[in-house]
Amino acid sequence: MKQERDTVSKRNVIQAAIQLFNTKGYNGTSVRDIANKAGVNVSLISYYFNGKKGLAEFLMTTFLEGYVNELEKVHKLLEKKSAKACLVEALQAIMTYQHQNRQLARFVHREITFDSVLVREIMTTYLSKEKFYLSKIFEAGFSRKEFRPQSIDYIVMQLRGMLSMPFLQPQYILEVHHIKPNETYFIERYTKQLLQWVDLYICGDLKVVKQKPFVMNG
Amino acid sequence: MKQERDTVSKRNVIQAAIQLFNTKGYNGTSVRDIANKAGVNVSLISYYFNGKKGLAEFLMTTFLEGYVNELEKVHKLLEKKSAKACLVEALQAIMTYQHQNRQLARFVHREITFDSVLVREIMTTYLSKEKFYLSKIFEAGFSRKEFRPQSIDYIVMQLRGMLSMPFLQPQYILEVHHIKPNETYFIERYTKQLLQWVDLYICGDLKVVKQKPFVMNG
Amino acid sequence: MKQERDTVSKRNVIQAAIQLFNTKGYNGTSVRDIANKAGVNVSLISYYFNGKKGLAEFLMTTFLEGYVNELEKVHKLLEKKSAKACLVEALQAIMTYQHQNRQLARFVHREITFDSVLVREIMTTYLSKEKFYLSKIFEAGFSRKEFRPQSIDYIVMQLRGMLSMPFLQPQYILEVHHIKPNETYFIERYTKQLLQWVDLYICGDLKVVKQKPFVMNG
Amino acid sequence: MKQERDTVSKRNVIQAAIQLFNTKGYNGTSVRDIANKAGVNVSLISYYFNGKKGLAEFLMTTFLEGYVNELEKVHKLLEKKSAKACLVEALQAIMTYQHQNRQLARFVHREITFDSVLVREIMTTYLSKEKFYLSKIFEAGFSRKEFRPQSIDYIVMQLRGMLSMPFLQPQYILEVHHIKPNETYFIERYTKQLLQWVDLYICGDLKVVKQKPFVMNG
DNA sequence: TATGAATGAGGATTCATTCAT
DNA sequence: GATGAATGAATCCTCATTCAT
Repeated sequence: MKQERDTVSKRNVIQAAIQLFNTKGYNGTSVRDIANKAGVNVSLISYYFNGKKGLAEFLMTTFLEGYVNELEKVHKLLEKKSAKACLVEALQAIMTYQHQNRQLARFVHREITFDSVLVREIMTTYLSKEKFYLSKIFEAGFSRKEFRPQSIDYIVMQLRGMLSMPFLQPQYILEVHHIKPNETYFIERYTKQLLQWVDLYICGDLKVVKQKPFVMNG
Repeated sequence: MKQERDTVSKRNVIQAAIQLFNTKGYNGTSVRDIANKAGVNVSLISYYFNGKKGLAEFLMTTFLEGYVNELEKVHKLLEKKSAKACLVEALQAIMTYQHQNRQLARFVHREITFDSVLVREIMTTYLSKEKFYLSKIFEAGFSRKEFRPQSIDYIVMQLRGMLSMPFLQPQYILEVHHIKPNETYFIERYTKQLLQWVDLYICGDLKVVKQKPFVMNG
Repeated sequence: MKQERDTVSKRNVIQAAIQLFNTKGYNGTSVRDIANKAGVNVSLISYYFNGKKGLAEFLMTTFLEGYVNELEKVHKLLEKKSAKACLVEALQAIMTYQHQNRQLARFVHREITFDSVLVREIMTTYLSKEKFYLSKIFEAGFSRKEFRPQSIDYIVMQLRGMLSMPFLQPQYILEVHHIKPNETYFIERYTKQLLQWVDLYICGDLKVVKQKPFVMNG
Repeated sequence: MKQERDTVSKRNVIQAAIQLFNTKGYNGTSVRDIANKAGVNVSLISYYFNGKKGLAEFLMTTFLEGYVNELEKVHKLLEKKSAKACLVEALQAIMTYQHQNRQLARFVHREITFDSVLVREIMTTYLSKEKFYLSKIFEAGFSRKEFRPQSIDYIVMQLRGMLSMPFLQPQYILEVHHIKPNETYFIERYTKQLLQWVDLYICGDLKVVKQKPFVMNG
């Protein structure tokens, strides 16, 4: 029952941790930083989350569970909708979810680039599911002749690079391209780009590509 | 002349640092770790590089200078070759360079996702150049009617996501897709994918796309 | 309220620091030395005082606040008593205060001979007050015709040299003069000397010097 | 013969050490600081002076030998001149010598306030001599009825406080009294003050004090 | 003389965690 | 739930010195 209780302090800790992990990373953030930002006693972090590591794990799994949950929901639509419609919906769902959890997203995507047992576990638990659901969509697209045939693995990798980029490198977008990565407009515009990619790259080169390109928000 | 000296110890430190920064990140690596791995006295790190931070900066700038240098070389070809040929060559050069400096690449790409003054400096110094050279190629492609018109900023972002992905997330590739990301084959295959992207997404939708797709190494 | 807490450990740290700073100076004393002498964990020093520097500042300002406070009290008597009586009382108060805080006195007097921003701040904060209160006494002495006219600046300097000497150079007194500088007798005797100086040097050469010389403790 | 050689490097080291020891003290100065300031290789300091400690000892003894030498010269005049004249000359000689070696003076006076074996040695070697020569002058003054009878120990202490003060606390003089302690004028003026002290305090209270006060430089 | 690489000890500080309250 | 004192390990860095050249 313990972890069900949701006090103000606990919420504050979570918020503070998200922000600090986001900008400074797990190793760059101290529990005292978090406690101070949360206006809370240091030892509470151990009390609530079983230490700094526990806190980070909690945040990562929370984020990733929501993430794969989005994919799962889309996956269920495969029976009713076209593969392309599902893929489009998947991309939109992922982008929206990540946008809503921007800070966590950056933290998780970055932390996943380390070599550690925790990361390995996350890989086999969550990212395998991600690959599974995406694969299902692509497989449907191939068998229904909606998608241009190609390697699922490589297309998923490429997609993953594109999907994580805006959340992993917001400062790059801001400093180099002078675009505000947190604004809804940016996400919509970037998503539109992805949908064009679906049109031209995933479905492209097929005679049947006669459906007019999908455009988010009209 | 002083800082040009290149002793065995210094080289060992560099190698050890690259490996450790690669897997554990800057904050996750201690100078003791590095010194031990290099078989060298801890204080030599400060002696050579002005501290851990100096070492990291040295590695990052070394990598990035090589990186933008590759792009600069390709950029010079714009006068002789087609924009598409240049873009293809740029992607190949970047992938090859990163592959040859895999460990540094992961370190730099990851470290760039933090918020810090150093990162900001790197942004304005190196990544702006990256954007500049890529922009020149795209602009040429647009004006020569080789590329499908679109926003340079967004296409560069998308491209950057795809280019950094294999080096930033090798463990993902290995654990989830069961592909060895360090093998030359993988890089060639992934690059091939990128060139298809050039064909279909960058040049696509143009009637004139009659040149058969470029395939690396035959 | 937080910094008002006064635990045993904190008191022990303060005592140990006073003794070590006294004999070995700030730079000559390590936090480990202090912690060991205090029987306390090293990190507590940073915990309580924000590091070694903070500890030193705390000690210095504590001492100096008491110091100027003594002078302020005497300064208030100027309305009721003669300037000479006040000067005498000031010297006695300063000598007594320093005697009671011998170890701190040596530390502070010594540390003040360095060039640093901290020292400059102390100068403008505390020693300016010292000069101010002493000046007021001397000015009163001059206008009331009690003191032989002379430069206040130079007399204050000379006085400062005499007042700090016994605390700054106890080992000199012990080794060269074979007098124990910590004994009350020494301070009384030295103070008596100072009062004679007041008689002969400050008030001297005036026809009106008919009050018989003040003698401490009878 | 080694220490007789006087290369440019060695002189540079000495000058750099004097300046740094003066402002930052022995413990606050690193051999690398000295070497850098001297524009010389670090290891030369060990080579020349047998380490940092040797360098400091060299500087201190050099200064103190000159110091007691000044006193010795005055002491020899006791046979020809009056005690008061000798005392006056002694004070002037000490002040002049210290002024000419201001930076060393501050360093030595400060370093002498520590508890260490080196300091103890210096006490018994040099400061005992100082006391000896001063005592001889005072004894002469007493027996010749020139000086008001009093304790030699205490008067020497008081004198020492006054003599060291301007060199030990130059920053105090500058910051609090806004007088430049390095200017010749200051030393002359301060010395004048000391001579008045001789007049009024040492010789004072004697009917015979009819010689008009000595004034340096006219 | 002079150099600079290299060392090992020690510097202060920060860290995550624990524990009694 | 919440506090803050306390700990011990680990952080990075600086130190004076040595040594082969």
